[in-house]
Amino acid sequence: MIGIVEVAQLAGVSTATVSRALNGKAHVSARAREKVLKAAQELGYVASSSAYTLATGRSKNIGVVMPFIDRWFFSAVLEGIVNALVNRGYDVTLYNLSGGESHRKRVFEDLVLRKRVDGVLTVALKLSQRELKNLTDLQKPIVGIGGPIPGARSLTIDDEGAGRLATQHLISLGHTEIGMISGNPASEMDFHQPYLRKTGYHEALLDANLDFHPQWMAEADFTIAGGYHAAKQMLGDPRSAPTAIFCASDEMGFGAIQAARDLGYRVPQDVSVIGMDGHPMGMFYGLSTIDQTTTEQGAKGANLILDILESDDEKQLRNFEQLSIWPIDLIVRSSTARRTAK
Amino acid sequence: MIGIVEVAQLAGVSTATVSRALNGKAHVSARAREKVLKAAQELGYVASSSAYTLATGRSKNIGVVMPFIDRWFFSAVLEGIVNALVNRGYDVTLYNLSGGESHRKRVFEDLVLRKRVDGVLTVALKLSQRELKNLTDLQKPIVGIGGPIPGARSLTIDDEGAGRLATQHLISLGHTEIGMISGNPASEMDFHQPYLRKTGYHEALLDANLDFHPQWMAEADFTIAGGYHAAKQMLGDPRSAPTAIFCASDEMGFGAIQAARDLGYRVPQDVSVIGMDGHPMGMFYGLSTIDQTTTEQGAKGANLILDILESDDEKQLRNFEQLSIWPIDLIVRSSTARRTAK
DNA sequence: AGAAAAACTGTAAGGCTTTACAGTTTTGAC
DNA sequence: GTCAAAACTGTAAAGCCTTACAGTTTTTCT
Repeated sequence: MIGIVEVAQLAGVSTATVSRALNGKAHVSARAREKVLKAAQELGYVASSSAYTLATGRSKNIGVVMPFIDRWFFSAVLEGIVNALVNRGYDVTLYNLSGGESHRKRVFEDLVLRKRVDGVLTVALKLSQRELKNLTDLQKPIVGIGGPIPGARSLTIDDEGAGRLATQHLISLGHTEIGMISGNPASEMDFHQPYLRKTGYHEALLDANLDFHPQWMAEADFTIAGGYHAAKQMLGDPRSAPTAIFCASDEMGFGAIQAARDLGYRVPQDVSVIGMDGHPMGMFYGLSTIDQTTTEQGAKGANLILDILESDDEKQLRNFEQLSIWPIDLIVRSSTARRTAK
Repeated sequence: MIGIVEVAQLAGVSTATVSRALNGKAHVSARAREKVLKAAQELGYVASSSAYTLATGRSKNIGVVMPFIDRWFFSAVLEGIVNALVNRGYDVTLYNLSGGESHRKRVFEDLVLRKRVDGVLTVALKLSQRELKNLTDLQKPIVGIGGPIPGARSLTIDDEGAGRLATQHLISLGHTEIGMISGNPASEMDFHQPYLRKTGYHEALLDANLDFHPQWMAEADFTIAGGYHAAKQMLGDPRSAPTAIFCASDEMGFGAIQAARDLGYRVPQDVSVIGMDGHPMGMFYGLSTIDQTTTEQGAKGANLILDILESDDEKQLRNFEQLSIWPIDLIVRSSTARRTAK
């Protein structure tokens, strides 16, 4: 096992100088620095991260907590986070919450608390009072992506505005009977966007003085299958079938398009469908959508937390509530069109 | 800051006893253990992981290295890995390799080396000689999922057999002109499965004495778009269009089905398509496939590495080449059917 | 009851780094 | 050439835990 003393010996200096040289600190002569670098290189020395952490109190490690990993939105955010963090020399430790309540409790009470991380990034998560306290007690920065965390920094799109924009797009195409497929309230602890998007939808209808039919609102899983079944139900009833549907995610949108086709509707001639997220498959299926540049959003969140961490007055910044709004884009493709007479 | 001494004081025992009690070691009286547990609970004490690691040399942390995160296969494997590891009290530190060559080098030379992880899990990765040496020099267990790692343990499906099985399924339906859409060799360092699946396909054709037409083999990205374009090209030429296509991934399969439809083919009446992986959307699109139960495979790989880590003769087991074959299933849905006369 | 064995407990060393502080060398001005 | 200031370097403590070893108490056996 080769440690800092071996490097110091080979370089002919003290361990303090080795440490300073390797960490790029001041107060090291150019000659000493060079000797150290050479010795370290030669021995293949890399400082033990646990000793570093113990000595400095910093782990260069960010914890990321998300409810799912294998759904597109989350994996795309994660990709952005991981790349941004690694670029700045940080590791990411991943916690996911799909393993039930006890698992969730363990993550928050045990794992996150062991001084293992310098900060916590949550994705589309609604925390309980208690979980939030666990986190803030750490006295470490927290940034929430895709959903605000009270008392901490958050980076999120304007979900309500997004819902309104999507709905207004349909209204502007002449639609008056507009359905929405929204999130499932069963997973209340995980997301809060569904409600906001739904609110935006309602507001847009109100603003335009449009009727609202209870059958035009469905709740479903954020998956293709969820969107499919909800849309089939909604479009299947000839008495109340809407001429356009706003889906709270692109996956739901794919399902809705399929359901419409299976029922003999043409998209967009008979039914318009708009999704939300910016799923790469959307381009392929011609799905109009609200793009929220997911991966970039993850990267931005990661950089946000590192900026706090590396700022001089970290303490001031730490428990500071602040909401950053991430921009969205309406992308019009071939799944939405002007309403035609029935 | 409360540490082990505070707990020891409150419980009225020594720090050694606290440590033993909290780690579930022997040689602690029931009474002492109880006092310690109570005190720890009361103070909300959790041992500092860096001090633990420094003292024991174990980090309870597994590094996971994968080329992508936001593609379905990888996120599904990751989901399985993370859950299995957290269940057994381990953390996972995630490294991804999509950031270019220098990034890749950094991951292998720097990050992985800092005694930060107890073991490394690679997913669908082909390592260079040098990278492999970096890893084996660590003297820590390595397990490769979805592709064998020479000199280490691997858990992988029989890709060649899978390719053969998919092809044989098409042959058994009477098809004689069978195309394949395989992986792109540009990403040679990442995957090796494409070649094996292709080999299986060739073997099955040979065994059945079937002709092989160069136009029936295409290389594409492992994405919907990749499958779409390749299939459009292949099916578009009336002189050589096959009546069945085997795609090396389900995403490619979705694209191929779409391409066939866009060209006016009916699936499966005019063209059969079979994919590979077991993507959840496959059920939805009726895509026949070779299911490799991805998430379970990830969990199995995670448990494999922990078993090595926690076995008594870890050292013996460490650098031990061993290939475990993960079972696959042929799932026949509605995208494959008996060949009809042209 | 006494002795040997077993079970428990505490002290202190060790794991590897960073960094405050004190000590040394170099620089630069006069 | 001298002296103060600046720049550099080294020693040693601190960070927090685990665990070997030695010492103490309890149990068990006769």
